[in-house]
Amino acid sequence: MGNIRIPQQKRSEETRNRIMTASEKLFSTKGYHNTNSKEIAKAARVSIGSFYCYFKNKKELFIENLTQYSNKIFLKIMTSPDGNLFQGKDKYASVSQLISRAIDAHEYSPEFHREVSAMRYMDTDVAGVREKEEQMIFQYVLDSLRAYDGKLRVTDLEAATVIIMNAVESVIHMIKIDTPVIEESRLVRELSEMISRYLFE
Amino acid sequence: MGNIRIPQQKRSEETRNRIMTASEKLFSTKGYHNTNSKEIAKAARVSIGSFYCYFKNKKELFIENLTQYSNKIFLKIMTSPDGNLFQGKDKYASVSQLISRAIDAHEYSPEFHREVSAMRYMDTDVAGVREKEEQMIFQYVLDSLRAYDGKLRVTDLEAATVIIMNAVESVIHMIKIDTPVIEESRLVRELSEMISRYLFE
DNA sequence: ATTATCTATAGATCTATAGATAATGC
DNA sequence: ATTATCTATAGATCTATAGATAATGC
Repeated sequence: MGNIRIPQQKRSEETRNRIMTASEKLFSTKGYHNTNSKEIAKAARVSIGSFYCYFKNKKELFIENLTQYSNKIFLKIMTSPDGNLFQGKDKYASVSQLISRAIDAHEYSPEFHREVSAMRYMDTDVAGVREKEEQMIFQYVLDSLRAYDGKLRVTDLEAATVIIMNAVESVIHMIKIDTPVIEESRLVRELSEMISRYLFE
Repeated sequence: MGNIRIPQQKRSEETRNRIMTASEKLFSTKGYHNTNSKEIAKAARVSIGSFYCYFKNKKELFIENLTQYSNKIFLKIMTSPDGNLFQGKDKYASVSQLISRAIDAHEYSPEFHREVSAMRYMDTDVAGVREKEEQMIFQYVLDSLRAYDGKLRVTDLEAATVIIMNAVESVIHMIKIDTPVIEESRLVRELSEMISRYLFE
């Protein structure tokens, strides 16, 4: 033994999936550090031996979960049914659209998102995966802005992209994870106001 | 034994302080979960027995550190030498001032700040301390805005305060912790632009 | 006498493996 | 024959305490 198993048979693939599903749930509810391998194995109805056939250790499993999660989020933002950002739309509407897309994308599993938020500061591998996702979104937003061309008020588009992304993300964060004192609708309205005034007029 | 010791003699107080100092350093460099009580005791030149005389456990020690840290940060923002925010100043200058104050305040220990950022999502007690600090800053910024009165463009001052705080904090975060790709000066300039356009004109 | 510090350690917890057993499909 | 799964466990790690010893200051 020692090497990680790559599923050949169907039951094997199912086992691996069960471990993935069970661990995501446990990481989300109890947190990474309060969940151990034995527990995950049990929740997945798998022996601890099997667990270590499929994953080198707990962290690799987390990274695997994170990678899947990241891809899902990014895809959700990219393949939105309502077309490109900032294209042939009212200016304010474009911004609102960006924000509600980002909110929708994070609808999926705020609990896992919370855990990732913690882990990114504690593990460089986790930070790396996050960064890659961030980088892709950066490129996407930047391109969208560029397409808006001369209609923009800002000149340093790269810095602007970062500032906007940060503003949006932190508010979503607060809404989805911190459950804030002020209602979501008010926060979203003011956030949209701030960004559209910054970009246009 | 069993009860926590409250220092009576001088050497006792020094011992406690040594544990505080050593732990802050270790938490900052190695992270909370990668630091154990034995290690802290050793770094503080204190026996493990003494450690548990002064702190119930590792988490209480972290909370103690955090509380001190929070107070320090808040005090730094409050007692800035350059007077009240948004008072008798150029509008853009007021905003810049808010931002550079916040940056200065976080100059003290970005590493500990990083660790707190992680822990707040993993422990409700840590989250509680953070929230209290946030609440105090909220009140301070809100009052500053109110003093600016009719000169503001925004109407929902509470939501605006939250939005501004989030925007500022997340950028500082990025600058101090994530070491971003784009230079600090550009980020700060665009952030100031965004907020002052939002509040004024 | 009171306060502070130390040593030594029980026992809880958790990871990760070796090696035996069982199921699959050519 | 190959692939998958299981049981049992060594040993690493860490927490938190009891109880002995030492320093302080009235």
